[in-house]
Amino acid sequence: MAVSAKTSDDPKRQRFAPAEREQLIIDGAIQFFADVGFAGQTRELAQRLGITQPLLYRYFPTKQDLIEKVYDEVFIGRWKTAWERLIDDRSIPLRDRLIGFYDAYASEALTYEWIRIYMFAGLAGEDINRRYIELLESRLLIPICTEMRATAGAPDPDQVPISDLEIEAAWNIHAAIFYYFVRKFIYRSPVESDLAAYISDTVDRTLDGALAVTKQTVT
Amino acid sequence: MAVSAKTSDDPKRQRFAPAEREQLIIDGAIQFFADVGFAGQTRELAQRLGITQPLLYRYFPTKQDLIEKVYDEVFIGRWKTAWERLIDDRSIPLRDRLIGFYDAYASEALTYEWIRIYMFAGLAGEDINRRYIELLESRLLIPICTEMRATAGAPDPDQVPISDLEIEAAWNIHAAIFYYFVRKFIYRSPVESDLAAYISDTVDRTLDGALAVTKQTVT
DNA sequence: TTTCTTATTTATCAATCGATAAATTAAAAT
DNA sequence: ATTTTAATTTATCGATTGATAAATAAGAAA
Repeated sequence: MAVSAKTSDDPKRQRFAPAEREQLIIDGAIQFFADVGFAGQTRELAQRLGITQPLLYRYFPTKQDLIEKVYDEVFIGRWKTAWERLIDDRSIPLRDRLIGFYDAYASEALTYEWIRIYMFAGLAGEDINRRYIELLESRLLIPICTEMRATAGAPDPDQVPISDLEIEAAWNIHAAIFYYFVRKFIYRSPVESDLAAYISDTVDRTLDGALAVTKQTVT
Repeated sequence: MAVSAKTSDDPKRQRFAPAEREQLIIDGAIQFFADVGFAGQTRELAQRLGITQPLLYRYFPTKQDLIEKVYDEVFIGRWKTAWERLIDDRSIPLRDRLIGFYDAYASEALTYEWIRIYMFAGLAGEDINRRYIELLESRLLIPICTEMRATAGAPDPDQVPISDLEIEAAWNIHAAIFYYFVRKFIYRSPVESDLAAYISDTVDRTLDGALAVTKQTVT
């Protein structure tokens, strides 16, 4: 046997520019907290990052400050306004717009980290979730309801306001997509492997029911 | 001012029979862990119960043992076989059977404690969730698919096995109900207040789409 | 090469947390 | 009334955890 006193994984201390190191920590924290939750220890996070635990406190005054940064990055940072334009594009059938949106939304937003951090935050009583739901209702569900009105030949929301029942119908579509990822990333239960097929099938199954509500509400 | 040395809430030490005390602890633990998660401290739980922390260890060797008991009580203990008979009763229209089932399931199973403990357990990587999902598929979703076959005049599962697509369609119904309670108890977001109306509307919206899958699959 | 800045580590504190042992006391047994 | 049992509390341990202060060293500046 040769050298090796300890299983040292400290080949040479590496220095980063503060902005770069901060980003490395945030990215690592997203992964880490998604895995173990916000009760995870700062020492274990530091170990994953290949740094020592006190270094975290050079960049974030408290653990809670780091958690806030994780929220910002994951929830605020991932919403794309391009998605909203997709929903409004009446040159495409509504069904196809919804499928296009959910394809994009699933691959860019509903990731492993997103779903789990979102659920951890909700259980911890953070208001991030309520705020996100408000965003979702105003930027996604109400536009969908508006487009369903147009598709169904029903009055514009300017004339007849969108009802709670119509919003709930739109939630049903969203819930069906969302729950797929809850099963996959939280329960780690086997799910349909062809995501694109699942999304288009689910939109087909749920859209007609929602459209029926639209027609029924405004008569 | 009069006496009162400390804010003592220890008017007189009260003794319970072991079985009774054990049940008090389990019930308190369900409430407590539902509120704060399994990272909650045993001292805080004891305080809520009006007992001292070491007394918990007289009844449960470790915190994990107490958690297991909570799982048993909440998940195993709340499933009613009567629900299964309800789904199979072909003297009633399938729509009404589903509404009846979800009325009962929502009020008896999908409570604040159930939803939150279920999600905490899932995030913690417990296999309780996977096992529960297996129970749900075999005891609820496959029977629902079977009844949809009968309703749609399609072949019995004995002749043409239930497809994954049909199961996914049944999941859509379930997801729509389940997500309502996630919004209510996890995000604490305002939801439709009339639960019975929500359930019947949701079944109406989602059942037709699922039935369309049934008809389509077996042609 | 030498100096200087500061990113990073080492060492450590104080509070928290699960768990154990011994002392106390409410209530049943005698 | 006295004794006995055991449910409950008091006291405490050892490990963990977020956070701080001082020492170290990588890399830029001179």
